[in-house]
Amino acid sequence: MSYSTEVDRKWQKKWEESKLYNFDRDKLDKKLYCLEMFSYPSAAKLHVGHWYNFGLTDCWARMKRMQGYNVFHPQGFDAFGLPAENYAIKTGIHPKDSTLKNVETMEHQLKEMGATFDWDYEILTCSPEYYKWTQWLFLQLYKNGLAYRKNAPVNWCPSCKTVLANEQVIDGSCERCQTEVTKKNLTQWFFKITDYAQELLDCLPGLDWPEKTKKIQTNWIGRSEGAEIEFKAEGKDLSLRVFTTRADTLYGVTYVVLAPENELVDQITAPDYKGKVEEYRNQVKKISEIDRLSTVREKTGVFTGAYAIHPLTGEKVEIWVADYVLAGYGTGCVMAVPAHDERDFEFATKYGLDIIRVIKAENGGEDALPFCDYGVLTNSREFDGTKSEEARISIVKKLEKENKGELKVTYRLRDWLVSRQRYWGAPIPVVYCDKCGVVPVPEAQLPVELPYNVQFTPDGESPLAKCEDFMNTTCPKCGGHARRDSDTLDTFVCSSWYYLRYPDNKNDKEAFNTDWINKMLPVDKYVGGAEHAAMHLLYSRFITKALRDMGYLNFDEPFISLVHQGIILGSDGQKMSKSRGNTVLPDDFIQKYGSDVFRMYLAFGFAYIEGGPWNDDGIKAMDRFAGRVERLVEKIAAEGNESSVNTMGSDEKELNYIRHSTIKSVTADTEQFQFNTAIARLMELTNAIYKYDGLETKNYSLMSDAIRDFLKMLSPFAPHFSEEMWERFGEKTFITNERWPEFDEKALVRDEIELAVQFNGQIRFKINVPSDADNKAIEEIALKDSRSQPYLEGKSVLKVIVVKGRLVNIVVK
RNA sequence: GCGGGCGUGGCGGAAUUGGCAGACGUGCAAGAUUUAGGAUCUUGUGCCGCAUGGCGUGCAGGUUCAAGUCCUGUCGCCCGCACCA
Repeated sequence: MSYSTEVDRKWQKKWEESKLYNFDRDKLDKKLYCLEMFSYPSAAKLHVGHWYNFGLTDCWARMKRMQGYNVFHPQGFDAFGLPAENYAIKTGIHPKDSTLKNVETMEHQLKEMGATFDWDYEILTCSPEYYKWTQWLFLQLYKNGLAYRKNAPVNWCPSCKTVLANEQVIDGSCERCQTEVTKKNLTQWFFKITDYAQELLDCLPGLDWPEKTKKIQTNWIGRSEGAEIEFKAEGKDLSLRVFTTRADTLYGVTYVVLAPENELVDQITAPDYKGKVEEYRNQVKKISEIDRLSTVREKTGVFTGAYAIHPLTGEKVEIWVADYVLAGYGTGCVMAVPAHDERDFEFATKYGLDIIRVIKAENGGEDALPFCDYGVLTNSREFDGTKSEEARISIVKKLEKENKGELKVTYRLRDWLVSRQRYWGAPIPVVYCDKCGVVPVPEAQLPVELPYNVQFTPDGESPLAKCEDFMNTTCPKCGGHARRDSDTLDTFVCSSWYYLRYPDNKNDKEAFNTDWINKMLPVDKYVGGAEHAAMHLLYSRFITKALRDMGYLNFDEPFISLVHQGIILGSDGQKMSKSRGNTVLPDDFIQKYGSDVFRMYLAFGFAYIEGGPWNDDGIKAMDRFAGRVERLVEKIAAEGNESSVNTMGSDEKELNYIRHSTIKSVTADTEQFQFNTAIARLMELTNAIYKYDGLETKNYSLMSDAIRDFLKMLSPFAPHFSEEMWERFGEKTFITNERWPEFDEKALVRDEIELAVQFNGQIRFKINVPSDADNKAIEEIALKDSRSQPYLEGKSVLKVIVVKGRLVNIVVK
């Protein structure tokens, strides 16, 4: 039987019957938790991206397995979420029904992949057995002050008809549908991720993660060291606190600015100015978020008629309201130093406000205003002549003594908004009692089940709000009437802890058993798309740390080592999409070539972390390679031992050299997810065996050993096919259970090695030297070679550089 | 605007981190086999040149015995951040 999907099925069946991929719960000393970001069953089928992620990570997992690791490799589905609900609005098919159907299809496809998944540990986030514990997680955060409710202007996607977390807003647009996001004032649930801002930052350097991803998280957390300084409002018992990183410019403050949304605006605005200020605030409200954040838009603002007292000079400075100050960052209030800040300079110039220089360039350098670099202070009383770096601290120290300021660290990171005005998610386990207020649902009453019969009218109100059966309940505290929360949890909450549930997915007493989870985690290798850098990966780290502090687990980070796969593009080099018509359907190719050929093409055709354009010819090439292997195995298996020798001549040594150097590089490459070069080396070994097989006299036992090693190394990339070849070669075991070959250092030493001979850095010819020749001997061989003579004639040798195993460079003049 | 990454044959992509550029594969060409096509096998294939040879890793310089790799400048593409005080 030549390789096809029939072979795939044959081995999938045998593997399943022998429970080959079941995780051994007793051998934890060599446990290895290998995880891919679980899939979202929105589209009915697996796409190439899933294959690229899951199939190739499985190559790595398989090698590890053969190296003796007890690999824990689970699969599951991130099954709540918007697309299923939007689909329901469009078609009338209930999210639960469409989701469960998609999951079934995808499970089937994942099984065809022939991966080492242990399906006993499967999880489905939309099942009550799972979201019961998502709700439990919410309650623990609530109990520990990490979940709270507040009214705030939040991001609203008019198309998805729900609020979004900051992380889900990309350039002012919805991460999912690209619709421009607006602001809405709503009372919503937040998780206090900001409590962990510093630790989330501090642990990054210790993680084996792509530097780019760590950078994204660093930027997102946005730590900024500065000071908070108090400006008293003139004639009022009120003070404005500003955050600044440039306290050294304090003497240059000529006005103070409040964000239009700042609550203090009402309190400080002088009566005569109220009308104008109100008008301005309304005007600002109409500006879209995208325009508001644009740096090219001209700044606008209005004077409040009020004055602030400069904390050091006691002078009066005007208080303005302006749209270039953001309400959500720092204190929503800024001290303006137009001489040394571009934004303040632009604003002050436009409105004719004072500009006072307080910083000069060091050593009389160029310092035209606005001069925003550090320098030396001037016009700053006793601080004149001090350097900015020192003054930004010492000025705050002075303020501190008078209780007018302090050093302060601010983060850009905001708390995580987790309420969603949507149906298809985990209900928030909280009720609102007329008498008792906000009451968490007791853990014994979980899960708060998501009702099935609900109307999906996309009108911006949570669908659950219209479901009276669900909404009306009794207060767990007083037994009186209460209403449930009509919102559901952001699906990122479900995915922020799923890696903790996998190892203990059947536990109905607790979310997970602490002792067990402490043995099984952290995840040793996590593989998934780079787009989750500031969302899922940040949330998961936060949840892990929060649960650690509550005593539910004892490790600091969920994912020790992270890899991002690249993106497979359409053959036109564009992102795959239905509208472009350039999508590649894995099923079609698998049907035609078999799942292993598909997997091998994905492994060979791209640098894993880069991805790249799909190419139909590439998969044909892998099909050819499989055929080449098959013919070779067939031929040598049929040939048997006749006319075999046992000697190790130069041909045998050469074959053995390639065999062992292949083991060395395939092992190293696969370890580092460099699957393309691993397969290239396997092709070279195939070519070498073919070449050796063409000889008259052969060492059969050496050749068949080489084939066996080859097949073992091939098996992570072509699991079904390799089993078939293994069997065809007369073996009775599963190749999947074989030990990964190890290279023999001695076989890597050749009798003779080839060196390039250079004259002044230019290669002229090659020489063969005994591999144990020392530098002196090599130099002599090179210089005495007849081909060297033309380059030596009439010249003197200045220097000879010998690079072992590489080249000889003769410098002549 | 700021920060980071990348730029290598017709194409996908390699290059033990400063040491023979172009591994492996595709494509192309010639040949063998075949009734033919396909498949398979062999050989060649960075560019220029009949050739000795010369030129080659976006471009221009530099360091070095030696540079795809390091440094400076520059162009192009991609990514992240962006009124964060």
